[in-house]
Amino acid sequence: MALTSVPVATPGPAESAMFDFVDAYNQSFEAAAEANGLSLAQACILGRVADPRGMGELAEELGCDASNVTQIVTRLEARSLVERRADPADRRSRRLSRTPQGDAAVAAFDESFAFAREALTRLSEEEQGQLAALLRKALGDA
Amino acid sequence: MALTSVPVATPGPAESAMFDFVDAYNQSFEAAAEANGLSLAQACILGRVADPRGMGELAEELGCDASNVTQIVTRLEARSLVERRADPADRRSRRLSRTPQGDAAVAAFDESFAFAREALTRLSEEEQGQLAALLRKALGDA
DNA sequence: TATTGTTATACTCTATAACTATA
DNA sequence: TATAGTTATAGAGTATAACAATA
Repeated sequence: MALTSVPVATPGPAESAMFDFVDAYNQSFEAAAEANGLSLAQACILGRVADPRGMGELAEELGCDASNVTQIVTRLEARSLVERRADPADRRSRRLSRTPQGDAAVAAFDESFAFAREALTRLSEEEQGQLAALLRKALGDA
Repeated sequence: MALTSVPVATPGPAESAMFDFVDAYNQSFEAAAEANGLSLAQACILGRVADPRGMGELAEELGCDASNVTQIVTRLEARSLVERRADPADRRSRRLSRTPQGDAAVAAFDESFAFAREALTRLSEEEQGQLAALLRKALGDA
């Protein structure tokens, strides 16, 4: 259920393109996760622990409850994709990091994530620059 | 957990803009659903029954199992946002449609979906046309 | 007393398999 | 026999509340 578009009654061409683009991204992300035996939530967390992170820090970044992260990490750890290690500076805290198997899973995911690999290759260097500028402006970034 | 980005080790400016754009869209969609007491899946289905639809047709479009749709629709129907009606042409089939309350919920959702409303307003007419063309090209559409 | 993280619980999403009613 | 949809079931995501350990 990665499809989130069609929220507007009568979309114009720019809106339709935007919805279709986001849908294609989301569908490809979900397919890449499934192809590698990961749920969406597992793929999200696995992709964010390239460097060791605290659990609560992750929960805040993902906008979900800490207890949620605990459960997903427990499943990832049971499959030896991540590991919890004590933080010597604060014994309440635990740092989450990927195992070598976790690194391999992320590499396989990236390989499956066709949209991220291919979408920009259809544009010239100049067009990529134009697209980036337009997206940033639409986002309201400086 | 709408955040799906950061799949590439060293993203360039165009990739970063693309990821950030999709993230902003997904986060806004999720926030709009939550603000109106809807789950993501409920919002997806509710948004797709502007006209009566068959259940299996919806499942195929959403890329999920028919039994999944049955359950989500059961919850939407319990809240009087949609209704199932018999199809006179084929008594096995049931057409799903929104109630007036469902229409109101969709209107409230659209109002909350800030990103879809605001992103394009930051671009001129000409820029919107450029963006649509670039997104279509990146998608590989004709 | 405040903070980090876990556990217990309940509800939702999701798919598979078995089923009912109709074609 | 095939199709539309449901029911039963099990695993995963999600948040709230209560808790343990540490600061």
